[in-house]
Amino acid sequence: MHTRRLVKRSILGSRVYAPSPTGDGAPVTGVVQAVKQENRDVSAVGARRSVYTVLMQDGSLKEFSEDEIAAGFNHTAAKGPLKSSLKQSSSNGASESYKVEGGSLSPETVEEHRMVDCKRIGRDPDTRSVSLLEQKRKVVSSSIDVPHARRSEEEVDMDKVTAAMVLTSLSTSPLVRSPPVKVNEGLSSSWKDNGSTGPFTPSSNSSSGGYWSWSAPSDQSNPSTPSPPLSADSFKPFRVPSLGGVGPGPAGPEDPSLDEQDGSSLLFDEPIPRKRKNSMKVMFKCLWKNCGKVLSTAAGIQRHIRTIHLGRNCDSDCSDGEEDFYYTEIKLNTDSVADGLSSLSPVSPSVLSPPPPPPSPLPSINQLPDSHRPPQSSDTKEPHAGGTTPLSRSAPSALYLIHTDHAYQATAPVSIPSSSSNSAGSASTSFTPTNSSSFSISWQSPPVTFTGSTVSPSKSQGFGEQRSQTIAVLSSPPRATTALSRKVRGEGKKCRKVYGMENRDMWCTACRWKKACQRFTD
DNA sequence: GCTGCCGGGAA
DNA sequence: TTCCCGGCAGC
Repeated sequence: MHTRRLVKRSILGSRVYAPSPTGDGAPVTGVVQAVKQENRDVSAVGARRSVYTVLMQDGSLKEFSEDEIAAGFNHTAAKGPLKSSLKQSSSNGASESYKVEGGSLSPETVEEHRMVDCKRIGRDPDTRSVSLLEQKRKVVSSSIDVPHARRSEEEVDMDKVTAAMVLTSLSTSPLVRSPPVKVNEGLSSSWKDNGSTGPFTPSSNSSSGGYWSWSAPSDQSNPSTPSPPLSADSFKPFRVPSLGGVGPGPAGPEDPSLDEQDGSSLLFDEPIPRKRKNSMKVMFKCLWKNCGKVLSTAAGIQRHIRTIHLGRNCDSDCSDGEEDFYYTEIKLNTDSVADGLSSLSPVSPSVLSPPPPPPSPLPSINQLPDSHRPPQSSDTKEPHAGGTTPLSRSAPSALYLIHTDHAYQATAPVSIPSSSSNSAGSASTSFTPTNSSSFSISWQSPPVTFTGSTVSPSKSQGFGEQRSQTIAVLSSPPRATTALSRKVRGEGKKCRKVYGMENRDMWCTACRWKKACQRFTD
């Protein structure tokens, strides 16, 4: 039974040669998609005929009889009609016949051979039956290993064809086409619900307002984070390139946290707990080549596309819906920015840069100033010529200098003169590193996350630039600084725990003084 | 609520 | 500088 199932499975998907449809005599290759029985008379071994539905290289389906097609798994030696191939193998012994089954034999044919073998064994009671059985077992197991027969280049090509067809069909699937909005909704809601598990998370002081930090690499979410494999894989190709172009990439080999988050926030269906719902602002970005205009309303962007790109002057009533194809919806996190800015301190302003773009998962694009811009109805004013979007202006790329996990770990301190009253927009413009040697970063914040819901056709410029804006310029209020510098609570045993209150005299001095334990340091 | 630890005050 | 404690914040 096992063997039979294997055989049946192996014939489907096998590559075969078939007569050229054009009649020029040159055989073409195809993959067996289905097998039909023309004659079901099992008793007549030679009388049974199978019709093979073969998927040709050009994607068409054709039916061939057994005689017309030949095994293709070995185009050098096994080429020839199925039948001859069969004969050849049977002449080499029972075991041989099974070896080729995966490549070219029809299930029925193989079954026939097995029956023949059984008969032989049955008639021949002598010890050979044992060895035959043994042999057979080996053969069967070897037949399981089909891969070697599928590794040829042509085989790969066929696989590609098949894969392409599958993808084509999938592309029309509602699942794949789920509205971007939903993605973002899930994202934002999860952010709202869980603000501490994400790659970039509000640190302990988030409640005090404006204190954000990038979690350390170890804390960051990693690839193991449950996420829809499909969406992740399918979208990676689109996003990775853009990252490479922009990413300052100073960071370590990997910064899964940011990437993960970004990626998910960008395109994945995965609900990513990072953002507060109310912090998300929906913007619409024109995807027209070299445009990239961002507007706050769908109507606005549609009108923009209709008038600017489609050259239509009539109003919405003359819209044919075509505009929909030329813009995408993006979500901006405005809330966190506001928090961060509100807490700006003139004393210790600092610049935070998001973790560098990691290789794989796409980082989200954080954008600061734009989020604060009033929903501009600036249909009339083009942000930037040459496809630069407002997003790209949000922060100077030069700020993309520092990558630290915590403020106190900042490697490249930069002093930033900024006033606490700065609005987001002004902050980005006024922020200029003036003294690179005399300042420390008090806190980091990825306040704004840009989440593009779709891949822009003009992504060559779009994502790259947008990504570079993953910069937050924020200063930390005294309180936030304090919190950052606060020593992480030790997890190990402390003098108090070890000796107890009754033996307080045995405590280390620090413990006695309610300072950080010096004896049992973590 | 317990505990670790920071900031700050008193000696 | 040493010692102590109020109070914050993580668990």
